Amino acid sequence: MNLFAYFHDAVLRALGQMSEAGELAAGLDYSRIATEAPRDSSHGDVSTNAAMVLAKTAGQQPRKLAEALAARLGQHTDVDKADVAGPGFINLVLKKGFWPRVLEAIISEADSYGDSKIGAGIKSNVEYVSANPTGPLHVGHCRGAVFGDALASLLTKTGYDVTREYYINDAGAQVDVVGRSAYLRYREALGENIGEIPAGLYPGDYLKPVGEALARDHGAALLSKSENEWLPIAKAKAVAMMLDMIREDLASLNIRQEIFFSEKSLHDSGAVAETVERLRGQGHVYQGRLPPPKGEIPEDWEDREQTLFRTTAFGDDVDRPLIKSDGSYTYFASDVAYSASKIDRGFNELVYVLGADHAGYVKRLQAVGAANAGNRKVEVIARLCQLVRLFRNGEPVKMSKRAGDFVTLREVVDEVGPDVVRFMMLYRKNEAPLDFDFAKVTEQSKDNPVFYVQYAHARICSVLRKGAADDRKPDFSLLTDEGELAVVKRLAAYPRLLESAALAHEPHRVSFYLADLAGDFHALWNKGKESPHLRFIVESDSETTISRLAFLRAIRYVLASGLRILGVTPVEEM
RNA sequence: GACCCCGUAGCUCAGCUGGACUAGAGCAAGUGCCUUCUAAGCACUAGGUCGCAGGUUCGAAUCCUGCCGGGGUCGCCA
Repeated sequence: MNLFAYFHDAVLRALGQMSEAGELAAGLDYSRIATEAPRDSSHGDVSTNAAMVLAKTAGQQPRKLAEALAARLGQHTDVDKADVAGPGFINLVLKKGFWPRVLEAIISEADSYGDSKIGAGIKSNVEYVSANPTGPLHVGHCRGAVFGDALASLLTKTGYDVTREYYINDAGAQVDVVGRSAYLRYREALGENIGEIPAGLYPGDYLKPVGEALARDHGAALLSKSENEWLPIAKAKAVAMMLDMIREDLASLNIRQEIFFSEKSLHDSGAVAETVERLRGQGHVYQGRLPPPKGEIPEDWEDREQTLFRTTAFGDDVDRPLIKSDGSYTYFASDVAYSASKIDRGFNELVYVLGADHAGYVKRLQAVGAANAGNRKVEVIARLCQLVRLFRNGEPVKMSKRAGDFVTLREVVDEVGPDVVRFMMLYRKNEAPLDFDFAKVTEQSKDNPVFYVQYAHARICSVLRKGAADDRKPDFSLLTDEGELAVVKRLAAYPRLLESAALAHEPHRVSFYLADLAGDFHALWNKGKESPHLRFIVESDSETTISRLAFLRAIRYVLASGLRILGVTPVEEM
């Protein structure tokens, strides 16, 4: 059950009755009406702005309209009191009997509490990480990886039909470099002293197993071949093995994309050429010249006629080249074909999770999506994740740009564990930079939100273990303490929270919600220290004990549900 | 030069597709609370002209314009 959706319907029904009764003009736009929790709980439980939103078009004074509407809402079986306040807010105070029903609903819905249909089965493609298959993932990939994965879970929970996808950049110059680097390691594996790795090749040890594998598969056969012959072999092997390593890195964070989409396959199948020609036919692609880039002009800039995508027609700043001077397609060209593939596969929502350094790419992606979509409705949503700055006891962790000297994702996960990495990466909104201090995130204190939330869950489990099993039905009307009601109200807001987080594509809201809920719970716990009758287990009162234990189960469902969306383990003991 | 993100309490940050008289947390500062279901915690106090200036609105931290400050991006690189 969704508290706010429930009363939103009630508001709309009341308005309908009013227009039938001739008290309100028919055919008004109800879309801006909001039904939500008032900021200050002393105003009531549910609040609506309906009267203020409708006043102008209805030709009525907001307060008068509000009073008429409040009168009708006051009749609702669950409403104790409907007041008009301020410029025309209607505040509803719910009957005491309503809150027990919320808890009953949570317990009967259990894990499915908070499920929503707001996604309306929209086919959403969430593409994230998509790092070049040239080495292990580094710490910079963590955030996008976790963000994308949690967003996908959030969208699934709220009724979207989600596919998690990884785009493999296995077609460009970077993978040629990996191929050559692997070939060098192959020669090394055959006993040659290769000395220092030359500049321009990847020096990392992680390519040694690729060289060894090539040696196993081919013996010395590749040594006598020309680069034209051995490069594709070395490249394919290196990409495959790097990708396996990346999959393992992701798995260490419990991330598993369903689709790994190869850029190379778009070239091999002719999809890039087809897409470019189709768009040319539609007038989106033309031969022309570009103005020189602003700012610092690259040394090798040359003015020439080239094949361009008219992205400016869709809001981009300049048109973008599709074909390089050597006749091969640009990276952007394969991206155009990739976008077309997603749309052909039936997605109506394309979510790109990118690093902030790709901000300049967003308009282009949107332009391409719009052009490929034609008259189909396809939304392109880009979410940018800002940098993560690593600290160790307050000191920044130095990472030189020299290749090979970076902190890998795996190192971070191995040191602090996947739960900590995932929660911390989501405990900041994605556009804000994030500081990650190894010492702080593993601290066992309330300053550490991961611990704080997991501790709440573990505490509940601890009490539930102590509570004796009893089949009697809980009576939630026994829960009358202010602290208890605060928790119930927070639980009631969960479905709505998920919906708004999903619509905004902002999973961090779930983390903050959980920290708040955990705070409410810890406060309640502590009340039991001062007032023994408020403890969850009250020896002398089995009725209350049964009801409170059931209440704890409801809290536990919500904590666990939220943690699952974030991909963090709801631990039972700590 | 253009575009993107950020600017909210001493510090780190929330603020839900604009909403109400008192803009919220946490840390840091101050004061209390352990014979008790885990004090790995809780309660209370203090602290802010929401970068600045205009505009839209019944109503702006939230939307629009300009400016200031911090970060980022610009390529036939992926």
